[in-house]
Amino acid sequence: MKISNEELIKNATVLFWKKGYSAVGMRELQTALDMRPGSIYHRFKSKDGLFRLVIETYVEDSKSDIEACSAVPDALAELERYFVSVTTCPGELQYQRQCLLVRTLSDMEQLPEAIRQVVVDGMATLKSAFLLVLENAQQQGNISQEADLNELAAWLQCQFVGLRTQAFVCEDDEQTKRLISRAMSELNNAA
Amino acid sequence: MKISNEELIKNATVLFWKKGYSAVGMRELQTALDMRPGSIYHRFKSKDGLFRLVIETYVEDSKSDIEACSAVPDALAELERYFVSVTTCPGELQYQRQCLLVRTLSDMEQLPEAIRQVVVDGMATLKSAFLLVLENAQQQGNISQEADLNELAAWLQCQFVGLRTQAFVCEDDEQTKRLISRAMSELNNAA
DNA sequence: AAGGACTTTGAACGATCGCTCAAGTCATTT
DNA sequence: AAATGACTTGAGCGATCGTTCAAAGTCCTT
Repeated sequence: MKISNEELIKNATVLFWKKGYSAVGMRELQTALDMRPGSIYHRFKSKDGLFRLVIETYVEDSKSDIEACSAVPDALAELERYFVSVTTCPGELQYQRQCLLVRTLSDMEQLPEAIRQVVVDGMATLKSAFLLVLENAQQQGNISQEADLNELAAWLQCQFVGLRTQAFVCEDDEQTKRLISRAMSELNNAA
Repeated sequence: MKISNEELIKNATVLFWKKGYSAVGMRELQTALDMRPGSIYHRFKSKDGLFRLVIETYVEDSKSDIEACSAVPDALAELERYFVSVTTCPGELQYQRQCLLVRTLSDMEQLPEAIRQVVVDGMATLKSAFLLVLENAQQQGNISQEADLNELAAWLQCQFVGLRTQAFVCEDDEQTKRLISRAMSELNNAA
């Protein structure tokens, strides 16, 4: 029975997320996917090709997670819950605190232009997802009608990146939660 | 005439900042420093050793830059100017928008423990520098007496990381400036 | 001028990198 | 049973990695 692409991409994602694109060798990938080099190249064309799928899948999944926050009665409260869950993943999963897209920024120099585009576009996609959440929160009366939602979406993404990075380095979950709730209350006061 | 260590470290910093620790090869360094491998190893012991000096120098310089903001009549205004100057460096210098310490987080896996410590300690050092600025701003009457300055310092560092990363990716300097002034006004309203 | 300490040189080492391809396996069709 | 086509295998390619070290160069002291 042939293992599905989804399963393989999931396993590859763990590796790339933990170590970064450049630091993952084909031999590691061969072990993690339990495939020989020829098979990997037959299916995914190259290390780049596999990584591209990893990033595309990550963006789609993250987009879904964020947008899911807009489909509830209190969108901002749900968003806060999402922020907390992402910045406090424990033990084994700590590598997931840092956003994979942000992590990949450091490897941009050695990635082909096509994949750089995927990363940059992915950042824009997630900003749009934040925008959708903000639009719902505004309709729910939790954000003023005069607010510039596009700028607030950029601001949210900024917070997202900063908080995830700080949570990745510092590991003081209680402080992280305080910083998140501070950010959220600033959102409530936003013009 | 022997070139000074400072000069060599400055040149190495450019390379490491632009490409990241792992992506910089010894051959590149040999070219950039105009030294043969033996000389580099004689002076700096290893690639790690040179990188360690680069990071230590970077932390010292950044610390000085931040702390300089506290030695003026309006510390917060000076801090805002600093944020803007770092997030909008133009053209050739765009690689400097992303904090070198944050950049290096992606290479942590393949760095020896000693240097990981230097990076983590460096982050703490810069947070202390922010704290010093906040203490002065409080004395100047621009931050309430009840504010938890330690938490505000963590918050500032969060903003710093997020803003620099977003400025690195998006390149819309006007939006960056708006986000910075938003962050600064939140600081003024802080409990 | 000779000696000695420090520094520089650059060819070359073993390890690892991403990747290729001729040969082999296996299910399906004829 | 033989042929076909899709997929897998793994030894090994050329390139590059960080690093070493014997030899040569440089400069101060005697």
